[in-house]
Amino acid sequence: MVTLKQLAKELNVSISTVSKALNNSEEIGEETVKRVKELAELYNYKPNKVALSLKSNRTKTIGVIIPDILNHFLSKVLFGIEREASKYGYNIMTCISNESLDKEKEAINLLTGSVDGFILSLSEETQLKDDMEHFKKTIIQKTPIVMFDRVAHDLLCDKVIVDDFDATYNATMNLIADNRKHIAFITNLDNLSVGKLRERGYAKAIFESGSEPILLKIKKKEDQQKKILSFLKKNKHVDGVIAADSSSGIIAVNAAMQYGLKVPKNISVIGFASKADSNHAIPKLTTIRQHAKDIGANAAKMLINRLENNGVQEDVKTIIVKTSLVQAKSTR
Amino acid sequence: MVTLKQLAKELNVSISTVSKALNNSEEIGEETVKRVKELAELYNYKPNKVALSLKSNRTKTIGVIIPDILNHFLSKVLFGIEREASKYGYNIMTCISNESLDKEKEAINLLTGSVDGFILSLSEETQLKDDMEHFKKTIIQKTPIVMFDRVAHDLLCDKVIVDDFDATYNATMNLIADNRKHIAFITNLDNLSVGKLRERGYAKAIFESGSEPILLKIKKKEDQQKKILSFLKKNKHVDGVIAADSSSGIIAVNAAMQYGLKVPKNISVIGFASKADSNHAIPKLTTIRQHAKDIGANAAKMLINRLENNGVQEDVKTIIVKTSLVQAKSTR
DNA sequence: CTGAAAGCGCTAACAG
DNA sequence: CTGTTAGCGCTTTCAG
Repeated sequence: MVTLKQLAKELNVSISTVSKALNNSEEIGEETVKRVKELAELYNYKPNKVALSLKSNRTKTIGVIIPDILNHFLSKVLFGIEREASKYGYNIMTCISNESLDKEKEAINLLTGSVDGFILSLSEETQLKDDMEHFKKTIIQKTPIVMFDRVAHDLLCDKVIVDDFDATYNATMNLIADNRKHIAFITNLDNLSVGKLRERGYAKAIFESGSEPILLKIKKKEDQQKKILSFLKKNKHVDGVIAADSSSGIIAVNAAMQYGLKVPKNISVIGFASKADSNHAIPKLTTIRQHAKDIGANAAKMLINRLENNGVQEDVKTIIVKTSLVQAKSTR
Repeated sequence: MVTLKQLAKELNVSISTVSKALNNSEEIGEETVKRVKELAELYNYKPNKVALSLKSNRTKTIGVIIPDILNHFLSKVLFGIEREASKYGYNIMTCISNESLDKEKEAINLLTGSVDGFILSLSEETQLKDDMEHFKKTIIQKTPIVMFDRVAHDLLCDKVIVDDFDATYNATMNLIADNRKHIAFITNLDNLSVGKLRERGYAKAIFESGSEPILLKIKKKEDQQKKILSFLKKNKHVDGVIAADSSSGIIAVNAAMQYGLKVPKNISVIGFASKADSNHAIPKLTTIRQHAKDIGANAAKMLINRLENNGVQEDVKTIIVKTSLVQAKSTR
């Protein structure tokens, strides 16, 4: 890598002249600018980013900490973040907490100083233990944080959340309007805040309709397919399903068909899933879309905005990204 | 953030004394070391990483460029990379090329200078146009590259690849040994090198068995589920399926069941898919596992090894990560 | 045992 | 119009 110093030497001018010439400063003579630029071009000069960072005290990098990159929703958010950030010339440094509090803390430590701010979603363990000290510390040190999806509501930072409660409430209402009488709720997200919210949305709709909730809670380690198959076998009266996670809905459709039930005639299913995955169900699954990319893009926008507006300290904001119900063949 | 300067001032010693004390230099008196460390602790001193990078000319950061983060295989590789890298104190900067050559070039430019080396998988367009100039340039500039999965075989760099050919060859042989006579190959990866390899593995086995290949090629934009449903409807004699991508196998199982075929009795299916996704098929899909995490871990190991072994220039290597066939209920 | 000084690559205020 | 200088935060050589 060529440096300003080397260019300066070769051109018999000072380093600052070269620097100014390349930055189109008015101060430098036309002729000199031309000479400098030509040589820089020839040697393919690129300013050293680390030096720039040291000087400007900004890295143009965003730290992203996500609990699980194999989770389709989360990786889609990451996609949204990356795309938005790269528009503004920001890089993304990614760490994966693997749902562990310790790894999350480590990630904060590893990234602090290398990034201008954080975008993150809480790990499961962090939510369970409600330990937010590491975040408070970084906020105090003037490194802004934007949280998404799984957020700490009492922390003073920007947030982007999904209207999980409304999503399942509306979805359940949808089935009720279709005259479903025995609507089950299937989840394997029982210890996440979003999982609880989704259950509550369902529960409220059920309560209002005057019927009884029917719950199937699956632990992460259990055989999801087996659980759902036996659940549907035992609960033949179930004529509607709301699935809280990204797989249960798909499995429920396929399992029902397996038992000779007609979907949606005998049983109607709505789940959280991406477009690609909804294909795995035959008939295709009606899904609640969370607009993960938008969530990511919004988070990135908020953070960058705060970083570039350094002077004016705006109040923290919370953006709610509305879900939408995409009708496919598993409901009517 | 406290700096050495501030600590030095407060302690009435020089900056270099503080630096040495914190780095446990033998040169500094016990008493001084103690005082320095206490104050550093109190102020929660953390060395400025950017300054360290400038000094050492190393960022301890790996640039990762992946074509598509929503692809489960690729995000799993990313997971493997991240986990391995973080063991050695390396950060990951991720860019997504979105299967586009231009975005890939951009990513290289954006990351160059901020990372010590690259781990990447070629974008679809890059493979089609066979344009490798940007990689050659960075290799010449002494920034090492490790390619995985979709690699440029004639580029002088480390590589980690999957034995795609053997994988489908063996899988097909497996079905043939089970006395399947009409084995179809379903793919939506037709313009990727790995897709072609997988097809060739299948073709070789079919050829050796003396039967005829039956191909279903699906374009990315087409309705995969519809295509597979109508394919199976039209080709009632098909009694075995090898699926090259991560969805087709799942859909094939569910589609077959839909038509009242028994899986695996009437039709046996093998696909590339993760454990989680194989659950979406009922019965569960027998899968070819690519050990994506291992691929990522290997790539990271190779790169870090090269980075730390700066002195000794080792020859480039290619690691082949063997796939394995995980039997589930869609074959016997 | 401690400190001064140089240097990593760059920018910018200030002199000339 | 061009150059000198200081400084971003740190390490390290060399002097004291």
